[in-house]
Amino acid sequence: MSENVNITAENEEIAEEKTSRNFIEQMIDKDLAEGVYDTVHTRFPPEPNGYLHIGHAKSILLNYGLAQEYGGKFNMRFDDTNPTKEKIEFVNSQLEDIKWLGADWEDRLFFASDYFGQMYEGAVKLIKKGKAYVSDLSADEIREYRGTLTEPGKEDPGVHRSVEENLQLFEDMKNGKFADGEKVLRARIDMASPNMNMRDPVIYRVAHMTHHRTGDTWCIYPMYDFAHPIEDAVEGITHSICTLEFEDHRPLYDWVVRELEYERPPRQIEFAKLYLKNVVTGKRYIKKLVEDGIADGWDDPRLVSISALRRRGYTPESIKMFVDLCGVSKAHSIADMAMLEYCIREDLKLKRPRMMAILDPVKLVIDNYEGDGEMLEAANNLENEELGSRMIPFSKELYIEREDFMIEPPKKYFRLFPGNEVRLMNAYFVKCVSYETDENGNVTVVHCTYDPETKSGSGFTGRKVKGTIHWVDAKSAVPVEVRLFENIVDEEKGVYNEEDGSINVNPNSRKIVTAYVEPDLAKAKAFESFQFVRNGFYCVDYKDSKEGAPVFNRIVSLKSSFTLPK
RNA sequence: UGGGCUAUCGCCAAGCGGUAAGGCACAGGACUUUGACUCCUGCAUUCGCUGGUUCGAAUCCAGCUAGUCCAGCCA
Repeated sequence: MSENVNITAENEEIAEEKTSRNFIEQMIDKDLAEGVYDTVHTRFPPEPNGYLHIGHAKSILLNYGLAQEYGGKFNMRFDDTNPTKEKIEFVNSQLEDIKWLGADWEDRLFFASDYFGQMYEGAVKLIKKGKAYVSDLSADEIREYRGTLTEPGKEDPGVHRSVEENLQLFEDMKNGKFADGEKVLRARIDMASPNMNMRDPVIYRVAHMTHHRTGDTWCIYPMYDFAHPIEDAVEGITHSICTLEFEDHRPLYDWVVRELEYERPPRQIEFAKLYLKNVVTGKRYIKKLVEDGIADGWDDPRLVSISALRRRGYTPESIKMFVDLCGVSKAHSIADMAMLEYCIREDLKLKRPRMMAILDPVKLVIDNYEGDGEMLEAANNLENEELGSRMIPFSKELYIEREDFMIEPPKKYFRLFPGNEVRLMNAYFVKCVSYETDENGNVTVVHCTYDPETKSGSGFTGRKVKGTIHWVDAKSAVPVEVRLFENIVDEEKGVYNEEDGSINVNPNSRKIVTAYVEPDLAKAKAFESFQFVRNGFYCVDYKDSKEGAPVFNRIVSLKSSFTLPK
C-alpha cells in the first residue's frame, strides 16, 4: 500500500523534473547555484506612453511569474525619462491593466523619475572618472560623426575637455544655461565599435519640458541606455528581462553598471516578443483605424490591447494560460489566434453558465400543446454541477435557430425536418408535422407535435433521437443586441497593404444582430459572461448600450465540425 | 554592407553527443439533453543548407543561406 504511494510520488517527481524550463529559468537556476545572486527580483518597466497590449501581458506575467516561482520580488516601475511622450493617464490605465492581469507589485511602485538625482550623480561620477564628456555637436553632427554600419565614427572634439570643464558644463546644462539640443553628455567608450550603441552614446540631453511628475525641476533628462541600468541597480533587480531588440544594448548596460561600480549588478536577459498572426498592435495603425471610423478606440473588442480583451470578455486566467502555452524563447515567432481562442474556451467552459439564446430566430409552434405554458428546470452547466440550475419558461410558441430546420435535409442532418423528431434541450421531444413559408419560400413557422412523456429528466427511454436543439419561449424571450466579431484584419490579404502600408480591413469584422434570449439574461451585469449553446461564449458590455440594455459581445465561437452544405 | 541574434511539424515549443517531448491546429473514431464538451487514434526516418569530427550529431566544428535588430539628443 505505502509502496504504491511512494511509486506514485516518485513518478510525479520524475514528471515534474521532465517539465522543461525555459532558457531564462535555466539562467536563473545557474545564477542561484553559482551564488551570483541569492534571490530573484524582477520588474516590469513600461514607458507610460500608450496602452498595453497582449505582447506586454507576456512580459508582465513572465516577470511576475518568475518572481513568484523563485519566492522573490516583482517591482512595478514606470520608465518615465522622456516627458515629451508620457502622460499621467497612461500610467493609470497601465496600472489598471496590470492589476487586472493579477501581477502584484505590493508596495513597490516606482518611477524612473524618482531616481533623477541619483542618475545625475552617476553622470558626475562618470565625468570624474574621465568616462563622460560634454559635447557641443548638434544632433545632425553627432549622427554624421557616428559613422555608418561599415565605417567607424570620428572623434567628438568634446572628448578632449578637462574633467573640471566637463563638470562645470554639465552643471550648467542642469542649471538651464543651454537651450535644447545645444549640449549633450556623452559616455566615452569607443567611436570605432562595430556595435553602434558603444560609439560614445549620448546619456543626457537638454529638454526644457515640464515632466508629468517632476514638473520643472529638471531640464536635463537621462537617456534610456544610461537610466535603465541605474533604475535596475538601485532597486536591487537581479534579472532585468527585456525584449530582443535590446541585445545590442547589453554591453552598454553592463558598461554603465560596471563604471558606476554597483555591487551585484543586475543581469539583462532578452527574450522574443509575442506576436499574434493577423492582429494590429501598432499605435499609429490603431489611431488610423479609429480616425477612419473602423475601430471604436483602443479598447475596441476586436483589438488585442489588454483593455480590449477585457471588454471582449477574455479573463486574466485565459491570458495567463495563453502566455504559458506560448512559452519563452529567443526565436522570432508569431502565435496563432487559435491558441488564444482555445485558452478562453478552456477557461470559461466549466466556469460559466450554459444558456439558450437564438441568434437567427424562426418560430416553432407545438400544435398539440395546451395550456399557458410551464417552467422547466435547466442545469446551468452540465459539466459543472456547482453552477446549479435555473427555471426557464416553456410554452406553445418558441423560437428556434433558423439553421436547425431544413425542408430538404442533406445526409447526416440530425436536426428538424418534416417528419423528424428531435429533443428540445431541457424540454420535450418534438416532431415536425408541417411548416409555413412566405412568398419567397423562406420558412416562417415550423409546426410540431410534442410527446409529454419525453420530458427532460423524466427518465424516458422509450426511443432515442439523433438531434437536440436549443430554443427560447417566444412570449418571455427578450431581444438583445449581440455583436459577432471576426478579425478586424483581412486574413487573406494579410495585415498590411504592401503598396501604401495601410491596413487591409475586414469589412465584416463586426456584425450586429438581435437575438432572443432567456429572460434572466436581460438582467446580466457588466463583464458577466455566458456560453450560448452552440453559439459560443459571450460577454456583457454596457459601453455602447442604449437605454441600459445589455449588449453581448461574442468572445469566441465554438468549434464546429458540422457545417451545412451549400 | 560591419556587428548582434534566430532557424526543430501549418503555428508555438522541448531537446544541451546516445538515436525527435508536449500543446494548438488538422483528420478519423467512440460518447453525447446539440454535431459542443470528454475520451481514444493518427499527425517530423527528420531538425535551414553543405561538408567535417565521432561507433553515434538536431545537439560539436567549418562554410553557406534565410529572417531579424542596430546608424534617435525614443524606449
